[in-house]
Amino acid sequence: MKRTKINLLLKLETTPGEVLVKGWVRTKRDSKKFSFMEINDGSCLKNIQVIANDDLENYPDIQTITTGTSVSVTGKLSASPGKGQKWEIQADQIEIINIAPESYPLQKKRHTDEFLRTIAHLRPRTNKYGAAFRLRSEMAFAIHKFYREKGFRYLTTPLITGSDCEGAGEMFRVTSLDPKMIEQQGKMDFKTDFFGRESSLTVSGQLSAEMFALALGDVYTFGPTFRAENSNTSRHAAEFWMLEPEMAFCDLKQNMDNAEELVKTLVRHAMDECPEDMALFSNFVDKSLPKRMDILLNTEFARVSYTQAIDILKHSKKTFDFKVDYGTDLQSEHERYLAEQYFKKPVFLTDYPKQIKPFYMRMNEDGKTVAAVDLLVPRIGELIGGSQREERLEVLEKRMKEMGLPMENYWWYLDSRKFGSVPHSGFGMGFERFLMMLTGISNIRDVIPFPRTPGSIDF
RNA sequence: UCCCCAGUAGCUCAGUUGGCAGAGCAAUUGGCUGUUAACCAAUGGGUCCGCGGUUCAAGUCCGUGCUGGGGAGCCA
Repeated sequence: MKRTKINLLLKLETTPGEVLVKGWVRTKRDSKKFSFMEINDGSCLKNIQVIANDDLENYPDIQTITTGTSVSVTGKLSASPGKGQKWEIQADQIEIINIAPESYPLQKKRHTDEFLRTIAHLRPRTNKYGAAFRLRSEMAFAIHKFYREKGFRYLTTPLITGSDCEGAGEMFRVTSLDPKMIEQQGKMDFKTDFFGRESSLTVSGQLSAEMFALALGDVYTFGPTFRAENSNTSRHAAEFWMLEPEMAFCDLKQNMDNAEELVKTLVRHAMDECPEDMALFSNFVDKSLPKRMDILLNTEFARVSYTQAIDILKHSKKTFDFKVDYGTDLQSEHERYLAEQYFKKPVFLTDYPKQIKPFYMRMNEDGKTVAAVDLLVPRIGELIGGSQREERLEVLEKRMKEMGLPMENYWWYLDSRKFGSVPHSGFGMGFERFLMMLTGISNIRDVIPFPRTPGSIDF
């Protein structure tokens, strides 16, 4: 008999009679002559209820089943008299695949997120994390769908890189040098290393993606990135996934249009395709989720320049821990104020002073600011960072010299400005931060299957 | 790196002028009406994070270390 997943079973309008399901027991309730078992196979949030009568051959074994035990069940799919459920299975046969003993840490009741992080290998079996990672999968698909439909090409950029996307954070080194040799020599000689020079895990695929945008037009890269920042917050991880579209013949405004459309499309997709999982987050994680989704879908994101933002902050009459001055980078408290108290919705901040942004961002006509953009979202912080790139060779070179960058390392990058360069733009969006926004989950570690953070690399 | 909070049964938590530690869930056993963390009863379960100190006596007070969580900086 062919196995049917529970999500498909629950969609049936009429019973096919005999069915086969396999999954994990969520709970068992015994009476004198029979038992109820809730089985979940991960395909959806809901369980299927199985009734086992004491005339089953292995009923004494069935009575030893505990939460977590894996089973295979054949039986008749019947309309259920129980409330809140359409179908149940009257079991003909229950095979115990593997008993979960007393040491199985998950119970029927809820557990704290802190505890579940210590058993990250089992937490997908809970309702909350089952929902979180199903949704993660669906959103990854939705990103590909969005860009596919817009004619973008998916580009897989290197994870091991010799290039430094300047200003994008600390890098993890990649080396095959023997640690013992390093210790003996007291230093690392990169000429003898695998790549013949220093190499690292990538902090961004952007520079590579620009090369392809200037050939294929519109591309996106979507994959893991790595930052060796000692950031101990609920918003940071050392390994995280980033979406980075790059668009030829595109200015900053069109860049923002794409970003805003992307976010709205993804939110709509989640609500349309994952209503049960989204309802769980709304009911049990974040009561304000419906209202937040409404704002994301039905309001235009605010767009203000850095200079305007400084003005707003200075006139706010709030006392901040960090002084608000033109030319300085905004701090968390400033960004929070703008997104959460002033605009109360996502806000694009543009046109930052050139000295606080990297070399590749396009210089504005005023000579003081660059065509940069950050999208600040309430509770999340910076969800998206991007810019229009500098397409003028002389300006780019001048900027790199000002910043004291080694030009010879970027020869291939500068080549792209010599031969048919065009205005182009792009941005990076943290996938996990997007998921936090979508679910209301407040810690990035809980939207990553096996998170990597400072001091922590279990599983 | 800095600031704050915490660590007691497998899990979630009580334990206050210091006096040899409890509850719920889980587990085991028994019972039971189609239940939804079923319900009822019984039983077992503890280096009170580690190491020092104060005291006749420390889960409780003091010091130090470790681990976890929240915040700041760094930053997608």
